Amino acid sequence: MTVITRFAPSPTGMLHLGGARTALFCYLFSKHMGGQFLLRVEDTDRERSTPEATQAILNGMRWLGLAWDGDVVYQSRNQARHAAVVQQLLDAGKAYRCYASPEELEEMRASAMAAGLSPRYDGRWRDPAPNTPIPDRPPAIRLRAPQTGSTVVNDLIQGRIEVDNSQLDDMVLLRSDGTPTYMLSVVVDDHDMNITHVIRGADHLTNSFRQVQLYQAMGWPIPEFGHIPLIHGNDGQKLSKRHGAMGLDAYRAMGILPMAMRNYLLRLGWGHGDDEIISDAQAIEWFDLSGVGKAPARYDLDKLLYLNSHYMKQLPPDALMQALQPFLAEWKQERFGQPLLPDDLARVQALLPALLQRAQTLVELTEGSDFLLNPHRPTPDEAAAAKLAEANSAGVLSALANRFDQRQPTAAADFESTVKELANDLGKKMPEVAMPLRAALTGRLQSPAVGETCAALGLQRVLERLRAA
RNA sequence: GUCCCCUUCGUCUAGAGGCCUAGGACACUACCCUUUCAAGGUAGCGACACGGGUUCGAAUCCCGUAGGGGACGCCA
Repeated sequence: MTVITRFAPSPTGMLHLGGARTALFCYLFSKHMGGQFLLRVEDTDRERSTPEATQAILNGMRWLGLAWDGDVVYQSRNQARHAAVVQQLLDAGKAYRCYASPEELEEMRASAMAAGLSPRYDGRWRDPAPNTPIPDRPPAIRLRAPQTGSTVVNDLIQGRIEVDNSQLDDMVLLRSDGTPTYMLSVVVDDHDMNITHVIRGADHLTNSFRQVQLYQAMGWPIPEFGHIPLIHGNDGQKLSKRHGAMGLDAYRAMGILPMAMRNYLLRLGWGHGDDEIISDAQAIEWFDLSGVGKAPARYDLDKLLYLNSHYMKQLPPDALMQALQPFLAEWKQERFGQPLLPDDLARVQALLPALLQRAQTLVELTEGSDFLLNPHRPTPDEAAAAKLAEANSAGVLSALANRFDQRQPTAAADFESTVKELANDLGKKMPEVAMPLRAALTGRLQSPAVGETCAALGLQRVLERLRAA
């Protein structure tokens, strides 16, 4: 039998790390098994679902590189089918109409709590006494769930879990307004889509017992379940806006590469021996649910950044430049009000290997390229300004300008040897000459080696900046 | 409150009774390299939550305790 998995987000917000990892695991598992990976948007909550969120999820999936098979399924379009299933259940006596009011339900929960039980519906409309007056309001439809015995889920990750049926109440299938609930919709859609493996966050674990009861009521085969532990924030608390629950788009904006994100997410909760850097092909070859741990994992930005810098260095220069270009263009436009030119790209690419050692994200790479994009001499930061203000700086810089003018260096090595030669002639140590030079060219005290820096800038700009300093 | 789950270095993990004086990676520290900052190299710091069993032998099995998490909606 072909394995079919699905990722089923509800479009009520951005696609965040937890969802992205679930999607990745579903994807890898199906590919590993030679199966299919489907995408279903659970948009049955018309209050909270938005087209923007749907779009954000789709974009996030594409950016992460998780291609789904077939068309996206929109759950809201299956409502008639969901209602029809409930009718079947009603006809078979496996579901019933419940007229309890919200206030009554609230009371039931409160009294159950007070009695030391878990809050739940008491089943009063399951078998109403004869002649019970029917309230003048439309009923919700509930599943007539077994009240004795137990329900078992053999979870591929969590293991065998058994819950006493007395803990589970009769869940609502159809609301009083006739719309299907999530519990009903997932089961019907998963069945109709022939999902063989339901892989989702562990927050759904307890839901699966009720869902199993529904499968049983319909006489449908029960899929395999795999509940992935949740991701926690830095502080061990549930992932929230504060730490990491940023949408995937935020990571893209900070210059994270999709492959780095994939590798990071893969290693969060899953391991394969001592392997850390894992290619997509290896991920598909190695991934299995038995390698997924049971404990929740914490989100750690440092490791993501490390992986990102690794993949930036690994990327062929052309591909890196292509990924970097939009960031450079935005930087130049916003800072200097000018469009990015082919010349800019050439300068950045020339210095790319050196720049790469000093950046963990595309944004940092762009920051490091600032002096190459700046049409003028960069305004020195505090430390650079102090260096330039030192007594011997002005003299060194004009001597440097004269010497460069005289030697006409072009290659990094030529610039470097010229600087060394001058330092020697002046009886100064290398840093005494190199640091003012760096400050004049880049406005900072940190930059790639001065030879490379000069060469990337070109003699003309170097002279301009030295004379303007 | 009730039910369910989890617990190896700060973090992600390896470990499926002897291979473990517990391995790798990130982070951190030191040194090397060096014109700055990095990168790189080398070394170091650092964990089996606790208490009982079972066993010749336990990080690995069992039972408690503590701590953490999740679920208990006519949300998904």
